[in-house]
Amino acid sequence: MGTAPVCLDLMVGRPMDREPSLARCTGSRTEAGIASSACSRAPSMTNDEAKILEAKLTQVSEENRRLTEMIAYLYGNQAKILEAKLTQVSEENRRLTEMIAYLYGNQGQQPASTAGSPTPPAGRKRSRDSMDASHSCDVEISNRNVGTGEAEHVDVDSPLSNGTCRRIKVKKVCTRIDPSDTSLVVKDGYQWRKYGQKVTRDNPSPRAYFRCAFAPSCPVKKKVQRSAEDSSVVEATYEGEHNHPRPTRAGELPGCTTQGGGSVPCSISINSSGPTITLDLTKNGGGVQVLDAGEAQPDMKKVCREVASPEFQRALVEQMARELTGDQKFTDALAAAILRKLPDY
DNA sequence: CTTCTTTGACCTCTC
DNA sequence: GGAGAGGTCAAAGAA
Ligand SMILES: [Zn+2]
Repeated sequence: MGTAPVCLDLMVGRPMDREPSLARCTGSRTEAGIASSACSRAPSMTNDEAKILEAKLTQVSEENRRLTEMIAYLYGNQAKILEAKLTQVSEENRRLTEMIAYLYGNQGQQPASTAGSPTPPAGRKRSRDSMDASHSCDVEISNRNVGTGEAEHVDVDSPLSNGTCRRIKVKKVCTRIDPSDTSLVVKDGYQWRKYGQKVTRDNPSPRAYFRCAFAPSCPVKKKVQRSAEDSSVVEATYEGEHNHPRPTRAGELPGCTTQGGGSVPCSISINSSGPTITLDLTKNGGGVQVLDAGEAQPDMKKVCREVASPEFQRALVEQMARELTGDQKFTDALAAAILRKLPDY
């Protein structure tokens, strides 16, 4: 989607334009009226009037300089806050990217904790082919808050306790849904066919069993069950990996198909060289992108959609405005400056 | 008619 | 080997 970048042009006052020397006749907007009137009326005014005006001008210039310093200071603070946040996000991004690279880079080469396990002992084993179709031991747990778009991922390597790693990728996703919704449908972009439902011992709500219906040969299954503690949360457990591309649907963001919630799907660029702060939320995060690899993509798509949405961008602008207007010193000085600039004050 | 869901029966596993 | 639980099958019904 080609949403225009969010550009917060905070041109409350450009320090470079606020040199007191400029406030004579070519001054910037705030003192232009006074300066120009002083210049144009100079020939016909008395010495006293000229002195009064000059004193006033000096006073205004001094206030202007102080205000400029204050604004510059505030800009500095805002830039620092944003830079700190950016650093934090980048660090998180890097960490998750490494995790994903590790997880997906080790599919043919298991992590040290699971590698080198001897040939599985010939213990009891299910005869059905449902257990041997996939290719890793990875267990991934994801908690997703659909209502807020928050997404938390915990990736865990989990070899089976008896050492019989059957290379099944298991992923658990917790999704918050409407408690009144009894359908147990978790929208993850894939097509599922329900093949069973069962009431389990430790949970009063039934567990539904789904198979991937997009490709007949796809081995992926998922189990969906409401959380025993919170009926508004459904836990979906995915087993196996899809052997086909994700079905694309209208409204999805191709640029945001980041696997495993690894990277923040937007870049934040701060142009601190001037007073214009630009937050570019349309670029991709530059993190690892693994297409056709799993079900965590809806998380990031959701985040992408929210970031790109007018609501999010408006909220961002409002937050920036709040940050500025929330500073008492800033608003006081601004109000005082405005009052002084008004005629007859 | 086709496709999907429901649901009871059956199978497998673990204790 | 039996019981209990989880997982799957497949017939029947619904859409
Ligand atoms: Zn599939």
